[in-house]
Amino acid sequence: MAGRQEGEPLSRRERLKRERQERILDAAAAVFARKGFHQATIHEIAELADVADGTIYNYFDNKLDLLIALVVRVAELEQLPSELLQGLGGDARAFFVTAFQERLSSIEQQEGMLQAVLPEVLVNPDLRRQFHQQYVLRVAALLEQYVQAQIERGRFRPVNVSLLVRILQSTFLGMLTMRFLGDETLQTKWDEVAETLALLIFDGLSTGDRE
Amino acid sequence: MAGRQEGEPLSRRERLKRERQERILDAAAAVFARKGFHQATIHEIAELADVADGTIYNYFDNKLDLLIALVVRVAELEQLPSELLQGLGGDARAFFVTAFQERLSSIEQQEGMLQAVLPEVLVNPDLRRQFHQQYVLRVAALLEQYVQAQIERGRFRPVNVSLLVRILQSTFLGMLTMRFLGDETLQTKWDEVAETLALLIFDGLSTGDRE
Amino acid sequence: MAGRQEGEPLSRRERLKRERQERILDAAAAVFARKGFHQATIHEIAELADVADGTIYNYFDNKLDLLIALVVRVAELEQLPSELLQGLGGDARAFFVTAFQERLSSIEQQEGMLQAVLPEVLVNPDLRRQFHQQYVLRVAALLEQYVQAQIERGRFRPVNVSLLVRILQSTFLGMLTMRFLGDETLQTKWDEVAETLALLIFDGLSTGDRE
Amino acid sequence: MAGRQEGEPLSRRERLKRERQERILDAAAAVFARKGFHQATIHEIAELADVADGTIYNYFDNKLDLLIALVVRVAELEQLPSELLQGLGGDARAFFVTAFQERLSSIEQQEGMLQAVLPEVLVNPDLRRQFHQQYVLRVAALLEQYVQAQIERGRFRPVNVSLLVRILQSTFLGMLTMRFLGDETLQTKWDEVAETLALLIFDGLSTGDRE
DNA sequence: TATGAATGAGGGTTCATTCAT
DNA sequence: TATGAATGAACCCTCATTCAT
Repeated sequence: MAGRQEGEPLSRRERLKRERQERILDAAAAVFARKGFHQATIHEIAELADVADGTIYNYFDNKLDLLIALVVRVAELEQLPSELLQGLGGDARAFFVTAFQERLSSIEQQEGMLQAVLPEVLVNPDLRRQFHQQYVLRVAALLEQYVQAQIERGRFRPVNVSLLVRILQSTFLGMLTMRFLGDETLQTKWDEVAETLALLIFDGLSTGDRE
Repeated sequence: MAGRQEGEPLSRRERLKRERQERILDAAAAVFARKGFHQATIHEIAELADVADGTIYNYFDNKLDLLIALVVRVAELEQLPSELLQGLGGDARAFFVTAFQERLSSIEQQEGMLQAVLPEVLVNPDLRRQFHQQYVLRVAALLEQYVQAQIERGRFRPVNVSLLVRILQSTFLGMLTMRFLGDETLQTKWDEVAETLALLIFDGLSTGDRE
Repeated sequence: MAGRQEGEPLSRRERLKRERQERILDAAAAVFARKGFHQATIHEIAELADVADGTIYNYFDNKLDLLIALVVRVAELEQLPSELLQGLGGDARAFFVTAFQERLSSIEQQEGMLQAVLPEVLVNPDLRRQFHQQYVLRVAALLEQYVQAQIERGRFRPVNVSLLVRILQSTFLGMLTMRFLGDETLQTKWDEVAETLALLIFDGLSTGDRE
Repeated sequence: MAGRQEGEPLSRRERLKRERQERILDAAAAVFARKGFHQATIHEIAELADVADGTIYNYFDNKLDLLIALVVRVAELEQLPSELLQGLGGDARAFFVTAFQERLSSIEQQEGMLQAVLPEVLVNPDLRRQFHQQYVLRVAALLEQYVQAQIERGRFRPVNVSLLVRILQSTFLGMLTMRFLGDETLQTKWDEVAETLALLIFDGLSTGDRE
């Protein structure tokens, strides 16, 4: 009779639904990553999620919707490193290496999903917009703030901030793509990436005058 | 009297075949870029190439073969900038900007093809290998030579050469990908990319001692 | 109260499935017989079975599988005349005529299926093996037993049993084939076949000493 | 200038044409036998005959026409054993064995072609008529004459001649079919077939009174 | 007449989606 | 709400046949 209140713990029924939805998404991520979006079949996803084919359509409108939901879910789970701005005071270079490394390893967990999503993102306009807003722009805003602050503090040279940030993001995205391509060099030396990248970036960006 | 001369060994028939093959590949690139590999239909490609559906199969084994041929064709057309190594003596920074810009505009022409190929490359192991060898490794070898030479001349700091090169390639690939994603910032400021990138890279890589 | 009893373990759903499978097989037999395996289309079979094209693939892997299933089904339905061996004691000749006639009329019902299957059996190695085992060998074993017993009883002359049986089977198969060829003589005098054949066979096989 | 006269040796051109037609038919027989009519492709036949695809259509109307031509050619080549009637006087049984054996070995050479033709004959009405007339009826007429003569001479019991002959032909056809099915027994004991068959037939047909 | 590339109708098969149970 | 069989549109590919050279 009574509706559920805000904050009220979910009913058993509600919880089961959530769980099932998660199971389906997990299965979708796995199958998409393994086969690619188009080679993946709803049936295979359903099997892996241990539900019937039709059940999936109680949770998602269609196959593409599964992919979109994957994008959204990861974006939600992902807590943007708001600590970034708190790192303004300390050693920028050291901070960068740490943050970047954490970023890399975090993305490693999402690698499968990204490999599943990226190809289709490149092809599907809707998905493209979705992805661009959820990832590129959100992170860009943060990074721009940070870089801008560093410039104002005299730590970084004055540069075209938004372009710089976009280049950095591109590098990140590109390295992932390169990994997906199966590049051995990058896979072997993955651990050194952050350091080398820092060398590249900072020793160019920093003004040199460290107080 | 008439007859074919040495050096122009293509009969009329032969020439028509070549042209037709090119037309089909062009059509394929266009349709793949527009719709993505899986949404593209042989029929649509055939229509655009102004041939019958079946004709395509006189030139290519199957749909995937079209994609592979696209990769191969571009790789063949593409002359690697062997001038790169001749640029060793001059101003590295200026040279980089020029070379990179030329690279960017050259790739712009191939953009359609790349947008067509990349998504499927990420998904199909065979194509992946093909692409990685034809592009990544070939260019990498050249770049590594160049960077190594600069290091030995004392122009560049000693770094992990192969990793550095891979990062540079990733940046390049990433920026393309970012463009495919429809990023406006990158599209608007495309002309400044080379300069900004040079700033990033060189002012970090160069040792500073310029004689 | 309701619920399924032992011995009627088929749910309504299950029963419908069976019926549908039968309908599809019947339709396949009909169309194959009318058009031949290769001229027959899945669509036509589906139409006759009053299902959608795709439905057929829920029951059979592919078109050839339909044909194989036809062979198997008839083999299953077919109860081998185990009475054959019980006929050992009586008048062999009379028994033969009866048994053969029953055989002929029974095969008449399967005529469509045989006409559908035989041509492809002659062409497809897998199907060939299937058919040879399901029909030729199974029946041969039985007949050989019978003939052997008759020889031992002194009723039949000593002959190469397996070869004799194979010749008899060949005659049977050949007469069917001849009917398929549209031979009018055979069709007109179909009823006399058993008698004439008995004359041929027995008055040769029987030792002459009738007690 | 001058037209060719009857009986005049064929011109070179004419002869080449004949040869080519033969080559095509040979190729067709081979490919049909190996793959079956439907799996065989014009292209494969053309390759084996060492002509272009299109050339075949200068000699035959279409694919089916090739098959029909095969039937006709064999029928033409085949000289009916007119000696059959000359054998009336001698030992019928010995004659039968000889004639039958020769028949078997002669058919063995045509086995491939028959295996190619038979399946399609069973399916295609036109071909069916063709085949039935060219083979069944022609041979039947001869056999019936022979049997009738033997009956009149008192050598054979009075039977339904046409039915008997049809049964004999069926046996022959059936044994071939059985061979096509890959039956090992029949293949192994192929040499004994004539004898066993004679035993079956004659010792039933002959009246026993041999003067 | 020979060639062999172009043609395009045709069909087997897949699989996202629907819907009766 | 879960099920999973039914649906049928869609599409790749084959190959007999045609026809310009």
